Amino acid sequence: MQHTLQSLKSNTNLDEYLKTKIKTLLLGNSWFKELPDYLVCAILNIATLKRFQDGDIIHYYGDEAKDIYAILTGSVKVSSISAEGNECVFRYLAPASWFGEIGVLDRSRRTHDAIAISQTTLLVISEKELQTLLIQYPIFYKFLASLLCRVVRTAFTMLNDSTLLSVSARLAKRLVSLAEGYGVINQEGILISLHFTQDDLATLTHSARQTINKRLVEWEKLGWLKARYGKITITNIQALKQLYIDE
Amino acid sequence: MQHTLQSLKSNTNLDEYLKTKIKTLLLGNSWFKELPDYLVCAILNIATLKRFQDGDIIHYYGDEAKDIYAILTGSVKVSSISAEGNECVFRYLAPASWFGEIGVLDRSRRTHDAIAISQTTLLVISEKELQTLLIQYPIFYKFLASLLCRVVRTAFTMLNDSTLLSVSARLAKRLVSLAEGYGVINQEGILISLHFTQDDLATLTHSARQTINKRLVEWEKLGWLKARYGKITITNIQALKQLYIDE
DNA sequence: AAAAAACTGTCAAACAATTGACACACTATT
DNA sequence: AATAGTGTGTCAATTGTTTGACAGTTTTTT
Repeated sequence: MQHTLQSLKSNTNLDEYLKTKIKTLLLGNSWFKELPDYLVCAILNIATLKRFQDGDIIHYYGDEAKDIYAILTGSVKVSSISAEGNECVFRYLAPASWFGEIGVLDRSRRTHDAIAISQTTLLVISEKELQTLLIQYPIFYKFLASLLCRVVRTAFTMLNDSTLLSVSARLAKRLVSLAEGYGVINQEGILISLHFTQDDLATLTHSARQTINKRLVEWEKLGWLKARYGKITITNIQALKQLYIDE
Repeated sequence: MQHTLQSLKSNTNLDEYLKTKIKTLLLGNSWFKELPDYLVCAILNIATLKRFQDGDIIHYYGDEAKDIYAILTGSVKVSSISAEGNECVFRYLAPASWFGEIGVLDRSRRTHDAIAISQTTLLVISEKELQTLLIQYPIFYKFLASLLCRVVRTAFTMLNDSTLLSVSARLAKRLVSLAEGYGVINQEGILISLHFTQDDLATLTHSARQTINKRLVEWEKLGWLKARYGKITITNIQALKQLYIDE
């Protein structure tokens, strides 16, 4: 499979200024924050950067896993598509998130497609460099295991949600989670700084566009949010939370 | 929460004969098989046994994680129950399977209830002993990471199934998987050696008993299986597979 | 500024699955 | 061997959601 990507500084080591900037950014991630400083340095020494445009494929489901990634700027959609073309979104990733570790750790294939959904810069650790680092510091496996635990817990939560929650509850939960990941507070409320049409939300909750429309119109009348042509502003996040906490 | 359990040889080291027997059994697991011999020995040296009766709770969702387990005989249901009492089954585990590693690795809480669903003997590694072993052999983290990868991949598959497959397809897939885990071949076909009523299958596929009944009657007429009062015999596994491979 | 494309709001029809009900069949208990 | 308890087969009514359609609105492209 072919990847359309535009490399910014691929395969060149980062200068000290950039390293410091990136380190500060990544320390916003609660997993990364737990790493001892010598591992943080070791990681930054072997890392390179890659830039992607909106819609660029980072990797496809089934590709051989060659790198692990951290998002520096932008956002990434992690999803899979069935034989009939139905999409199932696992998660949207915001800056400071890591992904791609599964295929690298079990030296196997990608579990999902990963697509940049805005202009995105990734920190890249190649499998080869990672393996060298792991030989030098086997304790890093411990941290990777804890990263995997987070992914498993996310997957379990979603599995429960998909079988135990209604479309309304799932939609509410996803919106709240997007608000938490990409929310920008303004005078009206919390604006989700990514473009989401009703179709996108339908895919995200695995339902039909018309069903989503019904809920959004309903919730807009109640004054809980405003959703129009891709721009979503949440004005009563507490009301939305109530929809899935009760259920 | 209280655990009803009857210990067989809790907290006593295993004798050499038992170790050899257990080792042979566990080598049937493709993850365990990859472990170097010194780790296998180290594990068996710190392991103890616990026995559970049908219906005994091994741990509840939210319990503090104190041990990891391998199933020696019997079977275990891993599931969670929502506030309204709806059950969501993650998986049924057969002999030689390991479980309980997540809560121990991230030193946190159990992600699911685990219930013995027949007379079951577990190999138990306490968190304390495991941590000691991990300090001595940090490379064991590597193997635990690969165990976690398997769990994640299972969770991803189920997540896709639950959103992309119909009830029929999900039922067929679960039946095939049970046949693979617990199937005993006899003159009629593959008998699933666990008790599964229509109610159980409904919970397993997250649907209603009546819906399951419709499918089972339908498939029995086609000569694909026979399900009566908890005993399920699959007579045409290929036909069942076709139901979810196509979809 | 005009045209094309994409998105929204709202129908009605179709559908898959749930729910509640009940008679009947089988199993476990005594 | 009788009885209670559990599981099965099959209704009909209802629900939640999907599908297809289409007019109107907004955004993007030229």
